[in-house]
Parts: sequence; C-alpha cells; structure tokens
Amino acid sequence: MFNNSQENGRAGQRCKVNKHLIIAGHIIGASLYQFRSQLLAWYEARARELPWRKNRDPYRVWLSEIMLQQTRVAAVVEHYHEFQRRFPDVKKLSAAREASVLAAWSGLGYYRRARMLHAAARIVAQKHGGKFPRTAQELRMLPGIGRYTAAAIASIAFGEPVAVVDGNVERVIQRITGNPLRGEKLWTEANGWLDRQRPGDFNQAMMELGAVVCTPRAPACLTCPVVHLCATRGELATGKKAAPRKKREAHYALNYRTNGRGCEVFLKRRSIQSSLMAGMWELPEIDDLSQVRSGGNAEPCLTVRHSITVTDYTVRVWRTSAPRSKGKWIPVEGLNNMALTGLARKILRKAGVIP
DNA sequence: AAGCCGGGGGA
DNA sequence: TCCCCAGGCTT
Repeated sequence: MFNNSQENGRAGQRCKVNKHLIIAGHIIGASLYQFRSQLLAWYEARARELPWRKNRDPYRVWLSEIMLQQTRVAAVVEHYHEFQRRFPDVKKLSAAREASVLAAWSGLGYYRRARMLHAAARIVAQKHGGKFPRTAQELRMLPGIGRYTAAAIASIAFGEPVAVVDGNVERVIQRITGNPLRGEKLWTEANGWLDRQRPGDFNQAMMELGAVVCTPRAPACLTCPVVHLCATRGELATGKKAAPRKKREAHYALNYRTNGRGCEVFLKRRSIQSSLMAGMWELPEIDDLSQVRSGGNAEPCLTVRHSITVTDYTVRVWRTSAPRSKGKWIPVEGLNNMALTGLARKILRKAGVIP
C-alpha cells in the first residue's frame, strides 16, 4: 500500500511530488497542517462577502443553511435580506403565520423547508426559551436539520469541532485524495482534516473551495491554494447518473380586473395534499385549450420557460374573460404576502402585475 | 439505499 | 439543451 512512496530513492523529491503526501488514499502527517493553514489563509483573503458571514448569530446562520440546502448562493442572497427584514429573529419567526413564512420563501422551492423552519422556530421559542441548542447533537433534533446542517450551525455559530460534508466537501476530498470516499468514511475523513481551533472557518473554507475553485467541471487548479497537495488535480471519477429531463407545454389563465376594490387577479390554491408545492397559490391551469381559443384568443399574451424538478416547461399564458375554476380574487397589493409558486410569481412579474 | 421535493443559471 | 447545486425526510 505504500508502494508509491519510494519509487524514486531521493528523499528530496518527497515534498515535490504530490502523490507522496497521499498514502493509501488519505492525506497524512505534516501535509495536513499545511493543508489547513493554506486553505484558511486563502479563505481569509478570498472568501466571498456573503450576508450570513457578517456575524455568527445562530439565527442568521441557521436561516442561511436551510435556504442553502440544494439551492444556489445567488438565489439565497436574493431572498435572505427580505426574509430577515420580515422575521428579524427566531421569536418573530415563531410568532408568524405559516402562510406569511411561505410567502417570504416564494421562489426558493422545496417549500417543506419553510414549514420545517417555522416549526423549528416554534420549538426553539417554546422549549428552548428562544435560545438555539449549542451542539450538533441537539440541533439535529429540530425539524429540517439533518447531519450536515447540524454540523454547520454548531461549528459556525458555536465553534464546535465537527466537520460538515456537503456536495462541495465530498468533491474536494475525493479530488485531493484521489480516493472515491463516500458515506461514513467520507465523514470520518472530513473530521480528520478539520481544524479544531477554527472549525467554522475551516468548514466554510472547504465549501468555498468546492464552490469557487474545485468546481465539478473545469476546476480552476491554477488558482487552487492546495493544488500541490492534490493527488488528482482535477480528475474525478463520476458515479453520478444524470436524470433525463422531460419537456412539456402548459397553459395558464390570467384573469385581471379592476373594480371598486382596485386591481385584482384570480388565483387558486393548490391542494394541501399535493406532493408538489402543497398549499401554494398559482394561476388556474387550462386543461382544454379549445375553450380559450373559442373565447376569442388567438395568441397567448405571454410565453415563459420554467424548469421544475425533471421537467422543462414551455408555459403559455392566456388572458381570459372570466375564471372557470374555483379560486379567489386577490388584490394586487396583497400579492407580496401570498405564498405564490415560483412560476406564478414569474408570470405576474412578466405580465407587469407586480414589480 | 433510493425516491422525492423547485428552480435557475452557467456551460 | 444539459447539468448541478452549502440536504432532509420518508419508505
């Protein structure tokens, strides 16, 4: 297993050849100190300025971590400030109605996250006196907080020495070691690498490296602070299978009227039983296009593209004279506080109904 | 272990 | 057009 460490008899080569720092697929000894200090130095110098890095308030850290689950940083940044403005602390969040929490979440997707966030806020407020548990083990008990998120909050907000493993960390470790570690072995490896003096910074630095430098495709090895310690320099055996995407066309009705109460839009609420976007509000879907065409519409007033799970939709929006389905007239001023689906919000924006 | 949940932006 | 993202929960 150590056969690659002595292929050249000269000891002076030891630190020049990266493979010698990786033994049997693990980073070892002195190179680990190097790795930590160089990664942390890079992070201090180059880390992106993100809203949740302003301080270590556990509420802010928690909110960012929930939002960031399977969601890109850019999308989170767009929602983060407004969410903070509406719900400045865990107590305010716990006192809010679920509908208003969902409204602030609109467009982020995975709406169950918002419900679990709200439920967790109520538990923190009622059972923990408004203070967050300070250990990963206790945080894990809250809804919506799994192994990754518990470790992230505990390390970043409270300095507990626990490593995180997300998609970024997995990729970084696999590339550095050249070892396709997965599952429990990956978590063990990450914990071995962790800088126990600065666990929060270290964890964020690992994820930052994966997000900014050690990207899935075309990693920027030229700017990587630990490239000299890397066994693969960008190679990665991928075991991921790409889910095939379907294409579909969908039609929605835009009903818009002005009366004594001002401008109103006709919306309907998705079933609370629905697996997809349960309880969220949207425009009525049109099943039978012939009815709209016979109503005098030759062309849709709007066409948008929309991706949802594994389906890419081409969405046509039709102005219709009267709603044919059950639903509710909503004043446009109230739309900001409605739990709209991302698609509904997109359509209403493009149509100029909301800013 | 595998399936499910939203949405968007870059390559 | 395709791919992938600071995961958690259920079965």
